[in-house]
Amino acid sequence: MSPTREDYLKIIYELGGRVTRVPNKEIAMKLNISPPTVTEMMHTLVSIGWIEYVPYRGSMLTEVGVEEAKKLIHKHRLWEVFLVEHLGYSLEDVHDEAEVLEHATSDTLANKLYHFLGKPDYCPHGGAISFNKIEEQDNEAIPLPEVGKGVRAQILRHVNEEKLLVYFKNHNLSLLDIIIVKEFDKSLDLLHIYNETNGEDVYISEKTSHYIFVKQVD
Amino acid sequence: MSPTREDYLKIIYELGGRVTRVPNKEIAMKLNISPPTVTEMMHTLVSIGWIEYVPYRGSMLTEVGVEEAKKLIHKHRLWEVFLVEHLGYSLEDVHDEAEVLEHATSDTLANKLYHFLGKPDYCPHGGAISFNKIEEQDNEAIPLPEVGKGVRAQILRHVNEEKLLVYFKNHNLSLLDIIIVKEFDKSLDLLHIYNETNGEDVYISEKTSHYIFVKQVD
DNA sequence: CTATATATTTAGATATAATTAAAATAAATC
DNA sequence: GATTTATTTTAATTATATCTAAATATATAG
Repeated sequence: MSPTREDYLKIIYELGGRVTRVPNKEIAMKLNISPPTVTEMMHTLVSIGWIEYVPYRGSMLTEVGVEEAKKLIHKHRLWEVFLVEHLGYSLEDVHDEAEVLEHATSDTLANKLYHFLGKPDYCPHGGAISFNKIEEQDNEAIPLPEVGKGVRAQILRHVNEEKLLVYFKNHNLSLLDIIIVKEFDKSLDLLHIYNETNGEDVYISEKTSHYIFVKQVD
Repeated sequence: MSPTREDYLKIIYELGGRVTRVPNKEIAMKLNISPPTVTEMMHTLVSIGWIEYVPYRGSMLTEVGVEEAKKLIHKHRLWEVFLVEHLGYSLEDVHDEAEVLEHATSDTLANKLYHFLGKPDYCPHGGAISFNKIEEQDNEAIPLPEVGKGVRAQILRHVNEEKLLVYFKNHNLSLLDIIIVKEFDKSLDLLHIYNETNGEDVYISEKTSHYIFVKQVD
């Protein structure tokens, strides 16, 4: 399977395709390509059997699609562990390398690597590695904007992309921080968040905050 | 650069493109593709600057081409070491995995991997790993058929391909064995070889023996 | 509940990569 | 010099991934 197709698959998974129908527009935006290209590719993914697609509505992953996506995520995160723990890579650099390696990794290799690394539970960005844990984490994690006002929540993970890493760092938001959503100014697209862990108030783009995943805590 | 192009580059290197002009036919045969495809690709490789090509004569690597080829070989062998020593792969299985991984390996990654592995000298098939040693080994190694009759020679390495591995194993020819070429029956395409190391007489295809590299010993 | 805005799809192309078969041509050999 | 062998040219084919512009469907706002 081509890396390109696998990239579409992963993005649909990350945008919630396991439980929601993902509109083409979101995919087009995330990949910076034109909408027709997405439509075209959706037909391809249907023919592979990875997604179930309803025109004008969007796509949802099939069981096979979910499995494939999880495999890719598993491989990606395994490489991140290897790169950081054994090769001394910094957190910022691992993503791009893993992005390429994951597509060149056979299932056998992934399995041997998993054991070599000592069956790690999490990647350096907090993402679960075992298939069960990936499922579990994705079940309890919800996108930040879906947390109600005033509810305490813990940052579990975020979509793994260089720009986002920098953005979150600049706003002093880190993995496992406890935060409370205070208010949302729709016209400014700003989400007011109180970071209980470091005592700071931060304002982040609501749009961007879709890529932070949290779980409610009490 | 695409994996396909890189594969052509490596094959030209393996067929001696560093010092000889490699005819298209040999490339076509090794890759099991039609001659026009090779001609076409040679033009592409010229435009990349990897080879210098004379129509009807064949291609020779440029300085850049040699460097690129050595990088790929370096990466390939590094992965083989990693797969065998750390992941417990068997000798027979590493080649195919390494073949895919090498194309997904950045120079940075190769460098870090090299140090992680403790700057190994040789891959599990006897191929040199450091750039200097690759050069050196390729200078002293000659294809078996070029050794004169009755001359003692040592098997240094062979072109790394599943079928060949099995073929050589079946003939009890192993890395570092000392052999003497006795005779060559052209009509049968058989090379009569005495394996001094295990005391056996073997007959192998002359054509195939081009892929065993040896150095003269006295 | 229509008009407008937005999202999606179709249609028609383009680019590039990798490949082929058949015919033409060059080089090597006998 | 004639024949065999190797190589190239020509003319296509297949597959992947992408686009723009126009048409169409869906959602939203009076």
